[in-house]
Amino acid sequence: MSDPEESHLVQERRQKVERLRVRGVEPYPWNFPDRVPTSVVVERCRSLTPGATASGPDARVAGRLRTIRQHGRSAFLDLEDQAGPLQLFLRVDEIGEPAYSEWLSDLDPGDLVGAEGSPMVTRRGEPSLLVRQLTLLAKAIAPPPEKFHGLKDAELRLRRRYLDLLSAPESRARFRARSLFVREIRHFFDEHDFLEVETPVLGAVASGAAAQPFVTHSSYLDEDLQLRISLELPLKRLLVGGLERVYELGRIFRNEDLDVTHLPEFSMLEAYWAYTDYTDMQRLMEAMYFRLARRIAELLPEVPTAVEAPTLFQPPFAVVDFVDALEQYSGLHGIVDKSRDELRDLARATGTTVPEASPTGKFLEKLFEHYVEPHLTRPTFVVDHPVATTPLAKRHRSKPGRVERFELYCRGVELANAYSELNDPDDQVRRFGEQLAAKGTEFYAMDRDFVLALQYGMPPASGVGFGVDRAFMALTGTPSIKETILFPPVRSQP
RNA sequence: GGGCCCAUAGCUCAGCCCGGUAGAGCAGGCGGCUCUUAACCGCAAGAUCAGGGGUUCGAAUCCCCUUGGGCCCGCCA
Repeated sequence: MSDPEESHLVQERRQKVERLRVRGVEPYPWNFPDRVPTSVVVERCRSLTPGATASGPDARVAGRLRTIRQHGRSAFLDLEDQAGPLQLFLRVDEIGEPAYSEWLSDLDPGDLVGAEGSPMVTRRGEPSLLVRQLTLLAKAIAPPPEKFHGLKDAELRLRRRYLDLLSAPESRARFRARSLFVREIRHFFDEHDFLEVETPVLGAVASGAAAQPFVTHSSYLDEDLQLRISLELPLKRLLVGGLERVYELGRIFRNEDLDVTHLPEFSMLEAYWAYTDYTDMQRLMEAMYFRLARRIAELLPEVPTAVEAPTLFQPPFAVVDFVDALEQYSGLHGIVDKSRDELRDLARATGTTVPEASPTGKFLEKLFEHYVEPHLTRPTFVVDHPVATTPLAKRHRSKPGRVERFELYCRGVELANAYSELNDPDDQVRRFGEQLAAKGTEFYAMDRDFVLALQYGMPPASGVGFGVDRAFMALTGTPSIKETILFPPVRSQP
């Protein structure tokens, strides 16, 4: 897209700025005190009959001009602030000449203005402000997107998110909901006595998951550092340290391709809860998602998927055994006893192209994705995965070859991943070792300091993690993760 | 990594198949209009048709390359 600097529209608006300055009007003043949201004026209009003007004190509002409809000696201006739109009504009778002509000649859609006047309702019934004083608060040099169709260009919507926000109310509503959704998650964990903590983004080795890290370099240490790919291992160290309920909600980084459900940086929540196991965590997740679903339904009453969420997430959620579900939907038998090569061949038979060097658990996950995941439309806990899938989970107390783990699925999206956390330091070393032995590109890096921490004793605990962006997508029906992120990554322009 | 699609005025879109003077609406300019709300009426203006190369008498249109974006597949515990 061409630079707006070159446009004749910009030149004309610059000339208006000069005219304003010549007239002694500051085009970029410092503040606009005592303003109220447009909703306050709309509320005061509620008791007025069409054609009536309020008798009380004047109101002051401020916001962006969306449209200007001139009718000779009167004009309607649509002003919008965060609370919503409000029509301004200008009349020569009210403000006189030359003020009326001067204001209208140098105002454009997109300008930020303040207005003072009386709440009124037009004869057509539109809540309005009968303006006595108009103040330019910031002249817009660049013209705004088209007033009716808005900004459709997908690239510009991402590169200039501010234009998307200022022209698309549904986009503003979604991002507002996202922000309050995150706040609700924090409230939930705070109220359950979890302590929010911050752990390092930069470290010597990124572990706790199998993913490609971003690598950077520290001048001070003169060594390469990796950006975190998980929150898990630092948080478990805090369990060792005696913090019994901790959570972190933060950005993590994975140096991989992006698509509608993946971005190189995204928001993850992980929580660890001492002296509980993964069944306690199931109850916590049921409560959390039910609460989040109700909140989302309040926040986005215009979005059908959001409105349906509380019904869908009504506890209790379904529970299925990972192996039972896989064998049932695939028709395969004896999954747990099959060799790595047999599982690899079965996985490849489904059409997936997992690399030869993948750990055994990878093949099981591929089989599960292919045969079972499409069937999980209602919230469902998939429990007790084979050991090979999960190097950080505790072995199952009664099912040999399994770990105590659940994944929560809904609408085909993974909404939580939780374990009874492995706290046996020797078993942890073995499990890291099994990952490394597979020598694939995907593995959990050995974190020796973490193993040392376990040697001092970590209480039995359950832990959970979920992608905040994906949880928001699933509850609201947002189709692309980019629409949940204000500034998603874009290539730099040539 | 593979495949398909898209890029025309500040914005929203026609025009492209089938090559022949680049169009509309909104926004902006000028004029009119004191209850409109995608206001309305009249006049005039606004384009590196993403960029580069090729074919052709002639390219927005056909071909190739590049850039950016979108969708699908693969990969991403």
